[in-house]
This record gives sequence, structure tokens and C-alpha cells, in this order.
Amino acid sequence: MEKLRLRFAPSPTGALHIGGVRTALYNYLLAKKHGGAFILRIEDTDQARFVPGAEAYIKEALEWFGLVPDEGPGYGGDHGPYRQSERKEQYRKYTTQLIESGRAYYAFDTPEELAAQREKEPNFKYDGRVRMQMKNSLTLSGEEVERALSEGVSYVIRLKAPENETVNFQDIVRGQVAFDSNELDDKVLLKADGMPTYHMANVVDDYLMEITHVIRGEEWLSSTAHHVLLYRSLGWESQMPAFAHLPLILRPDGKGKLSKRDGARFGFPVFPLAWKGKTEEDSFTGFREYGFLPDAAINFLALLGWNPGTEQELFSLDELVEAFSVERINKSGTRFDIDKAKWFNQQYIIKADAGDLLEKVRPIIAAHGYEPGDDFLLGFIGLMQERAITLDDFWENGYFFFEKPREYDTKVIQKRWDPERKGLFDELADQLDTLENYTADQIKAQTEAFINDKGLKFGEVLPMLRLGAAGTMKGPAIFEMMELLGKEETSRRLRQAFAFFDQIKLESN
RNA sequence: GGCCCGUUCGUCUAGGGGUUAGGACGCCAGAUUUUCAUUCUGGUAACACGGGUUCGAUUCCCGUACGGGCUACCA
Repeated sequence: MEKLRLRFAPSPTGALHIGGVRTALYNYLLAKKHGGAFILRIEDTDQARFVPGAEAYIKEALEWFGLVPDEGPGYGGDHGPYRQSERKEQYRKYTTQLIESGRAYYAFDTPEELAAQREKEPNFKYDGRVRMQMKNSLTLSGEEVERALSEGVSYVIRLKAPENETVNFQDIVRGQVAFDSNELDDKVLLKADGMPTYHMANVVDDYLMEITHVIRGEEWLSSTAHHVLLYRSLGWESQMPAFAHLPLILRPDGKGKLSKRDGARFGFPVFPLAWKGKTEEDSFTGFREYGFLPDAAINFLALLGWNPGTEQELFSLDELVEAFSVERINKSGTRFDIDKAKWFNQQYIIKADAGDLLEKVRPIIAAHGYEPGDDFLLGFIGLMQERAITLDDFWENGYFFFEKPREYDTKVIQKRWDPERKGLFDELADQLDTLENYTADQIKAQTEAFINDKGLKFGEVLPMLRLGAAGTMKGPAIFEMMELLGKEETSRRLRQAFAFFDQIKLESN
């Protein structure tokens, strides 16, 4: 089998949507599974929608996920250039070829005229039924066409869709798909500004770049018939790539495909990284900023529309490469389930080595003004990683490791604090202060001895220590927590807390 | 409207002419942890509908319904 070549071909019109990431992922997986090439191609043929910075964003996002292209702008490769805006001569060359072979024609209808036409006739389609009523090189005399061209009259080049043919192709995901060529419109191939449309550019580039498989979203299924026609008309049918159209990622409520606005609407990210647009409306947070690990996000995305046929759920990128097969991609649309994504992230945080999490957690803590040493941070991560779903949870659920509790769970105080026993608790604090080695084991032994000595119960003492040190009943093992906090800090917190508990209790009486 | 695609628990899905229709997330309950989380155990819950074909259809075929996509000089 010849070497596989797959491309991910986003348009630099803004942040890369999460559905695009999944498309990139599947392309990457199939390429890597067979030792092929994963190519990034920038489809910047729409000058009006071009957004500076979008290409850089796309690359950064792919790299964050570990989906590094083998070829592409800035990545090298001998099939470049990889930006369509830099390949204009190629498209012109082949559209001219199509004109010469009678498969395409010049059209001089202005956008205004077409808009007016659609106004009159909402279902207007520029196709075989109407093309002879329009202003184009099929209806104008050769002389008129020549003159228009030489005078610089604005024109587009359109594909001349054939009559009474069935255009069918094999889709790896959907099997055979067929279209009646009479239903196909005369798509614009080359725009008035000299840029190709997606249809033309994608076919020419896939051919020239020797792409073997096109994996893209289902929104392209309908226009694939045009692409097949183009391959045929250009004489490239034997080199036509295999197609696989992916099911769309749908909104959580199932109403339509997931769009960029849905992130704000449903309260979760739909982009890999944060994007700063021109307006607040056009700015978004990303999976990274939301506290997701890239491997977890990839794992989640991989299973959105594909499954390995086994019951394995957790896959590293390498394992995905190994297990992937296009044949097991699903047909039906898939809703975006943030709860499942969070579960994956939690699993990845739990199974990570504390050391691997160090550099991911450090900036989150630093953002709140704390710069603990590695030992402390490592200890903290070890204690908290089973209690974090996102990276942000390390701070949200464990801030009290860095500063004293901001508040105390007063319900628990009301229920369990007995002012009569304040002296006892102070005495325990005194005893703990005498410990030489302030380790979890020692603290525990000392506390147990104290409890036995005073005839108390664990349930009467431990919750108060926890509350005093952390302010909340939620958290890691109390003695380990105290060890990490250290003798001095713990002691200070406990004494202040016990006094405060008394105060709360008194005020309420 | 037209064309194309789809439809198994709430969600992601496995399966496939004869199964107690399996797993995962979520949810609920219990165990463990004198907290929380983790972990473990159990529970809840599905083949859109109508016709065929067949001894037998959730599975195959045809309709219908519903959902989605496309229908630009956007990708």
C-alpha cells in the first residue's frame, strides 16, 4: 500500500472549534496508524473572513494536543506552499483547463443580479435549468465574451454540471452515496477576486498534495458530488482520495450542531484554547484555561463518534493510534456531553504522577499569589489529586493549604462545638506543639493518646481539628494535611479557630 | 421547499434474525474511608412508529415520523 497522506484543512477565520479538533485527530490517527503523513493546510481563500492570528492559534492548539503536523506552513514538507492564498496560479491553471475542455464556463452575472433573482425566486439555483437564461460564456457570443474579458468585466468561473447522470461515490462511513446530477448546481469554482472557492481549491490541492484520504465533517457530504465531478473533469478520477464524512458534534440539547456561541450558552468550553476576539462576544475560554489536560480532552474527543469495539475507555494518544480504524466511526450525530469530558479529566488527574502535574498546577497557584517550593507543591498535589476534576479544583478545593481558611463551616460548629471543651482542645494543641517530628504518624499517635486519656471519641475531636485547619469538612486526611501545613501554621490556625468557635457559639445563644 | 444523511437507556455506545439487549457517563442506594474525594457493590433506564420478508425481527426491505446537514462569488 502506498504511503497514506491525510490533511487537516481549517479555515483561519477565528478560533479552531472543538469539532475541528476531532476532525484533525481522526486524520492524525489514521495517518499515524499506517506510518503516513499528517498535513496541515490553511484554507484562506475567503479574504473577507480572514482573521489575523487564527493560523497561529490553530497551530498552538494542535501542538497542545500533541497533534503535530508532518507538513504544513512552518512545518516543512515538499508539497507546499500550504496556504491556499499562496497557490492561486494552480487554481487558475486548472480552472482554465476546465473551461477549455468545456466543463466550466465564465459567468458575468453580478452578485447584485443574483441576489435580486433569489429575491424573486427563493428557491433559485444556478443550474442546468437556468444557465441558458443567465449572462455567461454559454449564452454570450464568443466575441462578447472576449470583449468582456479584455475590458476587465468582473466574472466568476462556474462548473457546468452534467445532465442526467448519477454521481455516486463510496463513503467509508456511510457506504455508497448517490446524487442525481440534475440536482447539482453550477458551483462557482473561481471567484471574481481570483481566489478559488473551497470546492476547487480542495480538489486541486488534494490532488497535488497526493492526499489519499479525506476525513472531514458531514457538512461536506452534499458537496462531495461536485468534488467527484471535478476529479472526473480534470482526469484525476483514478487518484481521487477515499472519503470519510464524520458525524457532526451536536449541542447538548440536540438542537443543531455545536457552535461557538454554545460555550457561553451552556457554560463549558467549545474551543481548545482561549481566544481573544475583537469583542467580548467574540472571545472565548478554552479547554486549557478551564483546567483540562490535553490527553484527557483528546481521549474524550476520540470517543465522540468512534469506538474501539472493546470496553476500554482510557487511551493515550499512542494507544488511540494503535486502536483506531475508520470503519468503526459512527454515522449518527453526537451530542457534546461535558460531564463525560470532566470524568475523563478526573481520571487523568488521578492517574497522573504528582510530578507530571507539578508544572500544570504551579501557575494556577501562582495566579493567586503563592509560589510554594516543589516539595510542598508535590505534597499538596498528592493530597488533592483524587479530589480534583479540573486543574482549577486544586485551588478551589485546596486553597487553605496556602492561606488560612477564609470561612468556617458554621453549621458544623453549631452542631459539634462545645465551649466547655475549649480548654481540652487548647491542651491538645499544646501537646501537638511539643512534637519533635511533626509527621502524620506522630500527630495521629499523639492525638489518639490524648483522646484515650481524656475519654473522648474520635468523632468529637477529629472534625474540630479538620475544621480548625481547613475551615471545611471537605478535604484530605486530616493528619497528612497538618503535616504538610507544618507545626507552626497548624498550631496558629487551631488556636485561632478554637477561640473563634467559642465566639460563634456565644453569639448564637 | 428540494437534495443528502441519520434514529439502541437522559447522554456516549456494543450488538445483531432466536440475547436475561452488554459497557461507560450521569443519577439513586449500600460498603470502605469517623470528613470529602477515590475505590467497590447493587439499582434505575433503550431497540421511534407502521407495514412487509421470515417459523421468528430490535437486527433485512419499504414507508411514516422525528432529528441533522447542505441549498453563497463561506468554508
